[in-house]
Amino acid sequence: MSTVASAALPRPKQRRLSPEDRRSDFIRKAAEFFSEEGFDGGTRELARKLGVTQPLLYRYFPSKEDLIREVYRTVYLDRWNPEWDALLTDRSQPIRERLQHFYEAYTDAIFTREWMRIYLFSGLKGVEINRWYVGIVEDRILKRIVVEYRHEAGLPEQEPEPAELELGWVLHGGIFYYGVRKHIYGSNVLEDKDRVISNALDVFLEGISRVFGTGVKVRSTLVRRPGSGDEG
Amino acid sequence: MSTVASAALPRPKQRRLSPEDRRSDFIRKAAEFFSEEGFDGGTRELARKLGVTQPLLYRYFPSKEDLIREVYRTVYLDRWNPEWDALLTDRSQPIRERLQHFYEAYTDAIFTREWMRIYLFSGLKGVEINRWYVGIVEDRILKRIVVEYRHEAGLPEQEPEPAELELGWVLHGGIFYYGVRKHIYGSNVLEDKDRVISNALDVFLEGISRVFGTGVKVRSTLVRRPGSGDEG
DNA sequence: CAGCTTATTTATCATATGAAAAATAAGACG
DNA sequence: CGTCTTATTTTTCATATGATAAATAAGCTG
Repeated sequence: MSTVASAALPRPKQRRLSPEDRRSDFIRKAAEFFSEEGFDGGTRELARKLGVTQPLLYRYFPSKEDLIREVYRTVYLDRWNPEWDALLTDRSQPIRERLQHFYEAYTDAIFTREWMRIYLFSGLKGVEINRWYVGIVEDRILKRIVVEYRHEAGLPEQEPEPAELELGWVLHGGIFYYGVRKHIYGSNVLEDKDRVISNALDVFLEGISRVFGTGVKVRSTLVRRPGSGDEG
Repeated sequence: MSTVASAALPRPKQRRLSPEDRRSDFIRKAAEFFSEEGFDGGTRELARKLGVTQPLLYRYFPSKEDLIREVYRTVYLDRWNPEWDALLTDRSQPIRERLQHFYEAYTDAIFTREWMRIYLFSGLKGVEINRWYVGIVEDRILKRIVVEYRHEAGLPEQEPEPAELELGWVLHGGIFYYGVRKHIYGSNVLEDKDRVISNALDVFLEGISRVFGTGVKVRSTLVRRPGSGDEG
């Protein structure tokens, strides 16, 4: 058999990795893979991307479902920066600035194609961790926004009412949807994310102060005009 | 062979339907099916739900992908009520009321579990019809909101700027996300959808009038307060 | 180098999948 | 009722899938 002179794939040459490295590599690349293919993506194709054979996956994870669970963990957990808790409740600075800084940082953390796709895929599957995360968002972000806003506006302290939380969700969802359009739909969004956040916050805080009937100045420090394009 | 006395499945007894009826029935139920299972749902399970055998599907659709395309059509198309075009641009009534009526009707049309799930599934697949639909939303809804708002606010007529459209998207996405939370995440949302819309519009229109630096009265007729719960 | 552990691969299984071919029977028409 | 059309089912195929068992070889220890 005349072996063709050209590169005949010089044999995969298996290389042993430490189980820890292999495992974490699997999870990280599986997150990439499933984020593109969805969780119905095949283990063989995944293994090809990993540069190993498919059965090796089953030495590290009892089942595909277990691997997926690990992917959830890396995507959902450890994404929250503990400093954000202090930031959102730091009454030494106005809520306008707190929210601007928070949403800039938060969207830096989650506005990736990988994160958003896995978030939506898992949301459609209805997995528990997704519902848990939605609860976290409400508790750690939206309730605080309402409480802190009420405080700054001089309104009486009280548990956020459902209608107030819904308004928080409209803001949050509106910002989130910007990420969906950019990273999932591939729309031609306005590239300046921080400006989109700024405008959204301006409208939200100005609007809510009107709707709630207080004249609190929420734009005391950061004054921007959408479309003027002269703030940077 | 001692046939068991109990109900031995009295034989499916095939029933012929007119091709038109069969076909439309397939598409309608396939939409239900795929909205739950995702487009990776199997044709056999689908056929079971349809009460027919799996190969029959292939008499009506050359391939599974063709069937899915038909599902897209029923979900994406014919969902837009032509009256909405006139409604949104009807300058005989204030924009506040126009938007309230429009979003009540629009969300009545799309806030179903089936629609939202298929919309998200197809968005994740990146199919063309989804991108097309996003363009429709921008052209038929958001651009009009900006134009009509500018008109009512006495601002100069001009093509909506990207930053203005982004603000429209934040409103739209915020309302949309309410539907996602209710119909996909199964969250305990505030059930009064029209009130959520009303509050979102109040905040948006009040806020934008402030941010744009005009004092136009956008709540001249409908005045509601979130959380007061006394407007019904 | 010899010997051992185990990471990795090869081979294989049972089942599920989209799809096609052939067989059957429902129902319309004379 | 007899005949014909065709909607529907039965069989079957080729391939893909998640998962397991056995074989191989990388690389550490002596």
